[in-house]
Amino acid sequence: MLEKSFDPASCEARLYAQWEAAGLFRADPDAPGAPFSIMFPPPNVTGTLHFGHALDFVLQDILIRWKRLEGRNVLWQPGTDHAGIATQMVVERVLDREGLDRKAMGREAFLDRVWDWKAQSGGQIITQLRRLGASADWERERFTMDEGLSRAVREVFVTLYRQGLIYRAKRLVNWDPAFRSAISDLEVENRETRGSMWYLRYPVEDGSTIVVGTTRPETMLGDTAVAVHPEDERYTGLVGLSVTLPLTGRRIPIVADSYSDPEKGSGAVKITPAHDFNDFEVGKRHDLPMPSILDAGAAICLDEISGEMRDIEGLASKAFVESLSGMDRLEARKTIVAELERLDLIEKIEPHTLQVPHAERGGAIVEPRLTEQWYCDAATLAGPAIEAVESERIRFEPRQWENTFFAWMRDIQPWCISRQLWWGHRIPAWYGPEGSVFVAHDEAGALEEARARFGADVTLTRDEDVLDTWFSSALWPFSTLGWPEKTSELARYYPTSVLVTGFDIIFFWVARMMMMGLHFMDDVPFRTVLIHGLVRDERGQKMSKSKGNGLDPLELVAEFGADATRMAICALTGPGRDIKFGRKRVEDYRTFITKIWNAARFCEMNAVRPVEGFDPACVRSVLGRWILDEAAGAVKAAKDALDAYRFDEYAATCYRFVWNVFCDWYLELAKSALSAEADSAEREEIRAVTAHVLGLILQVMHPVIPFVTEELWQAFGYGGSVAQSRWPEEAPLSHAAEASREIDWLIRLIGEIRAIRSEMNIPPARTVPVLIRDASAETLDRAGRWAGVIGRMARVDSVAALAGETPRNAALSVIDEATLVLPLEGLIDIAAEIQRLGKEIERLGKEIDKVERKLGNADFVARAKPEVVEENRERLGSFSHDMQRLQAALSRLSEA
RNA sequence: GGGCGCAUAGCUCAGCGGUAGAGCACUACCUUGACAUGGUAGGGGUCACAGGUUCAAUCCCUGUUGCGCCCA
Repeated sequence: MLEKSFDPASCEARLYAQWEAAGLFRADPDAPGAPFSIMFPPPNVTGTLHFGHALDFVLQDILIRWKRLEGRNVLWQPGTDHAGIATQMVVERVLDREGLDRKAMGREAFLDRVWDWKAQSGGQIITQLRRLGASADWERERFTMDEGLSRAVREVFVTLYRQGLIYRAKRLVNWDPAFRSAISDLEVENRETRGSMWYLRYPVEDGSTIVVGTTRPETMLGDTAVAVHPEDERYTGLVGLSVTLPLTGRRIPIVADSYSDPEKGSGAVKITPAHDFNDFEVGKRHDLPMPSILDAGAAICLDEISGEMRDIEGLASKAFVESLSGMDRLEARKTIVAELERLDLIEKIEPHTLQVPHAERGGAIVEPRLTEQWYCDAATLAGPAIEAVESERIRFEPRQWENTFFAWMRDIQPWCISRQLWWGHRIPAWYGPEGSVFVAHDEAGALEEARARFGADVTLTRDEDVLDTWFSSALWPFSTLGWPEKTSELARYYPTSVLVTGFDIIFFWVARMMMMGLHFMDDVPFRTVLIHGLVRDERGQKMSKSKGNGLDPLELVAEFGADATRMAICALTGPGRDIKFGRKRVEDYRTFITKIWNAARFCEMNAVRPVEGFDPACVRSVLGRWILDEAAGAVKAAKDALDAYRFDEYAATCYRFVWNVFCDWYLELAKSALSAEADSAEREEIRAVTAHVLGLILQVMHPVIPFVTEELWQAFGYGGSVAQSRWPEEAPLSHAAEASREIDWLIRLIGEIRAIRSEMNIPPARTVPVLIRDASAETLDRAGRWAGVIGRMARVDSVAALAGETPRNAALSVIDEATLVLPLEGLIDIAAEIQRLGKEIERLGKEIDKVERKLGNADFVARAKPEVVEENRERLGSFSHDMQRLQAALSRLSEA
């Protein structure tokens, strides 16, 4: 016997262990079936499960479980990402609490500690995903720092280097002064900040002054020019002259460059090539020097300008500038502004809002910094990726995102791939004498190359830096499958089928996987990119730790069950749209799980058991044919929804079928047939049909609610595990249309009677007789056949044809050709019934009016599609018919 | 400034060139032998606004407003 209610906690762990033990999640490249593969978007090894993960992985699991049912050869490849900065940060914090310092302990010891940390606390998310029911092939779990994946990284680096697609260059990078590392421009978040615009007076050699506007006055130490627009007449005479830079006393030129916007500020801008991306470009165009004035920690550093400093009375002071050395940039700003004010070199200060770049991780203000870094020629690699999307070898779903992808890819910048960190893939580059660089798979290879170059052994030192984490994740779709080895996994599962991820990751990861996949595998890494929205809280706010509005998916699982949580996620996931999520939603879907459970209990109580060799085509009963037909429609609709990645429609289809068709009508209608008094042959057939349809429900819903479906599947003895069953292929049923018409009529009949009862306030306990007037022989047949059901469901004590006069004091309603008459002597209020019919007539009148006007329009009849015209004629006919009946009924009542 | 998305019932969202839907919430009634985490019936919408195309617009086009996101 099934328990009175479903208890997720008692079965989730058990069923999950059962699946794993049976190896149901295991991928076998040698097994038959067309491949279907999905790669985990590898979560940070530091991460714990948040709702964004829950959404992402539940969607993947739905697809994966569904494709398994469809008999595909499925691989769901799990794993985690080493997350360079994040992990190093976490471990450094741990060390800090122990009073230890990374630098003091050295690289080796530090990395040992990171690995220790990873072994103990890393990858929690992998355990947590199991509690959601995720059915990945855990035995294949990979980590981006694994030996195999590291080898792939080295292989790719060396190859790209030799192809000239990886190179070293001294450029301006986004520099995180807190981590003292370069970061990607994608990891920079511009925050609107209220600041000031300082207008500084720089003295020109002709005795005049030029006013420059700046939001970062401290960078003036590194100015190497003043730029004005070439067509700005105010300044034409000054171009080519020099100004003397206050404080340092250096002479710098006034140059003409269209970067300077005459409309903005004074129209003249100071140029600091080493500390601003735009200024850097101007500097290159005019061949300006590019001194840095900030060190790795963003403190003032005078090394590169000290040689040119001068003392000029009232304008420049070496001593003052030297006093700035080592000062933090913001402190230096204050000090410099005070000094400039003292020297009366500030024209004015205006409040100004500006975009200040912050590091996404850590939040430090990013300082552009001139350094030598490794770059990847992204523009070259992007070409084939763009082409792949243009030619639809890769499709974004929803398509909309292709535009975002193209916009970014067509203007892609060189990708700075080196990071000044310890945790990550160390760059396989060694430096020898005279600045020579040797890139090789290992030190031996580098030594060999060096020997070839120098004709003797030389001492090499390895590059200190590591690669951007995204460099290794870009290889994920093939590195996890064993590349560069030619494995059977690679042959079988690459390209993967679908990539499921959020739009925020398109540039970081999706685009880069495309570039690397196409370059090294000569094929796309995935065929479809399924983009989903963000999870927000009930009020539409982004969930975040700092706001404390995050929902813990595991708490919801513990409270409502994994199935309810998954069903809620599935039902709320519209195409590419953000979803607003609250615990109430999960609670709501738990009632749905309960509903299924109770329906199954009812089946169990009525001796519903799967019947070996059951053939839907042999079912004779109208009710059986009807529900089989409905079920086949639902199965088809569910599949279509999943095919289209419409998780919301899939959930809605299942929900409607289970609740509104199977429970509300089928089981209710079947109660008579299942009762002890029923004909035993019919009873057996309905039992078998019910078992069959319940089985379909369990299969079709298994992808989204795996636990309760498995529990019931096994309890009913359908055989094996539902996870291992085959997605139902329901053949079309003969005579289904006839059965549909009959049950549809029955449902409408019961509905009409119930509506009358309710509106007439007839107590539920009171049964009433129903008379049918003007009924066809078929209708009377049906009425006879379903008398018991009508009696029970509409609280009717008799159903009969009306012979003779329509009784007075009756309520009336129209169904098709017939009029229902409920003689309610003493029960109804005539006035109320007259009002009720009046309302109905009024409603119908409006409809008729609308349709008549339409059909009266010659243009409509001439131009609308014939079937639309015909449809409207039918509607008019049916409305008019109902109208006549109702009016007749009304006049009879009014006479009374 | 450029680009994109959204605006439909109190809330969350589907939908679609021809008849406006669901879930939740709400109202009334009901402990009928699966389920009160339930059942039955019901109320509730100038589909943001203004033009245009069309026989017909919530749907297509243009503009406006409001909200959100991305890029510079």
